[in-house]
Amino acid sequence: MPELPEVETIVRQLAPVVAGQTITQAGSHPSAKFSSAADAIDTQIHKVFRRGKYILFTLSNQHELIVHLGMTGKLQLVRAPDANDAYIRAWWQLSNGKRLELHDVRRFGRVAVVRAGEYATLPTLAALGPEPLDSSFNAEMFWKASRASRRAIKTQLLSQRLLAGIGNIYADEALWRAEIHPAARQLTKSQAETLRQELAVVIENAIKHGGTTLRDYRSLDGSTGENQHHLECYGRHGEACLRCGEPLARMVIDGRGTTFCKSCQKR
DNA sequence: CGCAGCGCCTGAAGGC
DNA sequence: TGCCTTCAGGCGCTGC
Repeated sequence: MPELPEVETIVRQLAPVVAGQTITQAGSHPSAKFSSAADAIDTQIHKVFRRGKYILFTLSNQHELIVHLGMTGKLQLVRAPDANDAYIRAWWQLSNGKRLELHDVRRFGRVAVVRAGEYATLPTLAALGPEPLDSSFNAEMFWKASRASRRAIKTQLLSQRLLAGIGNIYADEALWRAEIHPAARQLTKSQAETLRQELAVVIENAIKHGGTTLRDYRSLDGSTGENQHHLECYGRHGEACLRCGEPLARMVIDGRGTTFCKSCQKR
């Protein structure tokens, strides 16, 4: 499941390769989730950037091509299509002879072409919170924003509104490091400060390690990340807490599996 | 406007 | 061994 660090890794590889290229042809799976891929034909890619988990291509016609990888999406650059690959959901032929493909087994991903900055058809992007590594993301703002909602803090982290780009892995990691119960509903100012700090630590480390590959994630060149070897909490339910030694617990919050330490992360 | 609930998808893993 | 069920979950949509 590509989250901010995985998408950041992909965008860093993608940007220098596709900037300046013209999209000469494109096609997609018939689903409406992907069919707007062809709307980018005959435009030039000016630049590529990331917001949260969204990949945005600035196009020459005042539009943006937007790609979300969902759960199993991967971008790949190939020389020729592989007829045996049944999971290509969208593709764009570039003027340098390469072909950019969105491979997405479960079709939770999405492609859109919109007028630049107009995200009404992508409500999560339209309401996206600040970037966790942005200097404008300060503790005071984070604390106030978190208190505006009564939902569990983990739910807020996953909502993309409180801040951008956090998914299940890094939510569990940051809450464990901050010693905050994932179902806590009101953070103290000091908890918010700690959580903000640990979110940044977790994200920075994951980017440093090229993202987390549990099963599906691959960067643009097909390589796996290495951050799965550095996870301290996510997926370790039943194993010893690295801080106190108690077995980590598991609960479901809003339908998402959540690993945490009952001993270190009190309500 | 906030938010709970649901549906989308398919391969992997578990049960019998 | 093989069939069936359950699980994984980010996000858009609907309706309260």
